[in-house]
Amino acid sequence: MARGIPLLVTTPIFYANAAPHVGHAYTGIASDVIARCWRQQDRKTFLLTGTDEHGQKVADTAAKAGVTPQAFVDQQAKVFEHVFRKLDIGFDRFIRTTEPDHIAGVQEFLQKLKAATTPLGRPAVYQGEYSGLYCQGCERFYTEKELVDGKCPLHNTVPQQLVEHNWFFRLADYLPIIQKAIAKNELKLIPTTTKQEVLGFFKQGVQDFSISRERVRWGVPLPWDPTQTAYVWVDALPNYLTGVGFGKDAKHARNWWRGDVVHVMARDILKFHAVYWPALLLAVGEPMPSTIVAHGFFTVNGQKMSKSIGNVVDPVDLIAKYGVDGTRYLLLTPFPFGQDGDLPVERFTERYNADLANGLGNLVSRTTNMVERYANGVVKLAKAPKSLAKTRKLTETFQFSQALADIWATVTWANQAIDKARPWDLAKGEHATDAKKLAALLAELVAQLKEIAVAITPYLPETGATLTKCLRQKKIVKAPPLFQRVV
RNA sequence: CGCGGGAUGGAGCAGUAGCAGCUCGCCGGGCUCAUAAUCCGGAGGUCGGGGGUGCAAAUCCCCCUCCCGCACCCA
Repeated sequence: MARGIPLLVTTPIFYANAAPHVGHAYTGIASDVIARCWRQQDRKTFLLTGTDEHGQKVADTAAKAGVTPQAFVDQQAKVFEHVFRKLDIGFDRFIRTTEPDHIAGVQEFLQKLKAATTPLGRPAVYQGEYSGLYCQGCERFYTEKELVDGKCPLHNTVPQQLVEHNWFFRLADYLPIIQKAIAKNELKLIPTTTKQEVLGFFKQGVQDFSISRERVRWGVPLPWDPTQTAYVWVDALPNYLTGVGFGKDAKHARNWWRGDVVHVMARDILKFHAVYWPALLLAVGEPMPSTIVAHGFFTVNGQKMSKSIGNVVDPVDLIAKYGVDGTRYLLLTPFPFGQDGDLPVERFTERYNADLANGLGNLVSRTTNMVERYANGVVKLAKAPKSLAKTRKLTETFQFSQALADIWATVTWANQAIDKARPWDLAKGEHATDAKKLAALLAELVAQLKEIAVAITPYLPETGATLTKCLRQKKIVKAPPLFQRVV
């Protein structure tokens, strides 16, 4: 990722059907850390997030709630946006797929797709048939697996075999190109397990997919066939383009889409992003994204997170208890980004107190207090003994837990340095050199804290800002607790 | 032969060849600048089992056992 070119970072757009949970927060925070890390280096960076609001499921849920789909998604979008703001996710745009400019952009995208010819000289879009089990009551198709005793789980009726005429995308003709791009890392898949998984998709074979639905009304109409609406993914994926202006402000769109494009997501939607999306882009003549980053899923206290178990973690609850930065820290710390792992919620308080309150927080307290008391708030400029340049590299390469571990190693180092040097003795000034030693120590500690402040800013933006401000005072005074202990 | 992820001191995790590490907890000691915070020391692991390759394996190869996700939800 070259510094000079603009960077577009995206989260998936979240399906408006349900409430945001800690998984959404995780993806959002990770994306935000990347964006903030580059912004800190003055790179032009755009962070895009939003909600995916079309589809049968949304329509169903709205109907159940007795409201129109639009009213329902308006409410849901507000909730998602609010939670993301609370998490300090510094997005540049929150896109909604029901916005007029997105819909127009998708239609333009679809037109281009319809007009496209594959590398093998065939039309990229063709008419085909989809046949499946359709429940009249639900107005949707079911797969065999979803049925209970061969009946619709909601209506307890036997669905009928129905044939639907759809438009299909000739994915097959693009697969070799994409596979090659991935193999050669022109389209980077991170971490490496992600690459293996995607190459596995190609081995197993991927089928052409239908880009339209005949019976779903809550969606974007196909421009050339208004009896059909766009398949939700074909509506959702182009948000990455429309979000930066495709279909409305071509110049703006080009500016961001021709730079580095990093899509962040969880593994479950990897196939859509690493196979379908690049193919669609190739078809309409747009460049593929440069990087796809997939993270794992987590269990909560060792158990799968699910509604039926009732252990779904609400990020808002975490924020209430640990603050925004505490939450960001606790979510990114437990296991390496990219892998599956466990969220030890039971031990969050312990971790919060140990690392944030007693660790960094107390270090800041004792340091600033000594600077105030022993040096009248003034220290010379010094070089931080422990460089955190490596930490930034770790952040840029999505190794968040390691980067944080690195930063906290310097916190430990500083605490040790203080105990070793015994500044409280030096302050008594029994030897002529004591004052010098003391001044040097305090200067180093302040320099180190400044370095830490910079390094944590992408992760803990609020704390980073507070700390920086506190250390830049003309006369440093004892800082109020950075993190309140949690009982 | 479905796909994938795991098995490392009491708990949770790093570590893909070179004397087995981190956090928390536990035991003992020190300090007093600090958010009853901090620092030092200690106990505790034959790295799931078996076999193989290597001067050297938690780390590579083969076999086996066990756990978890691929169901609602959904990052």
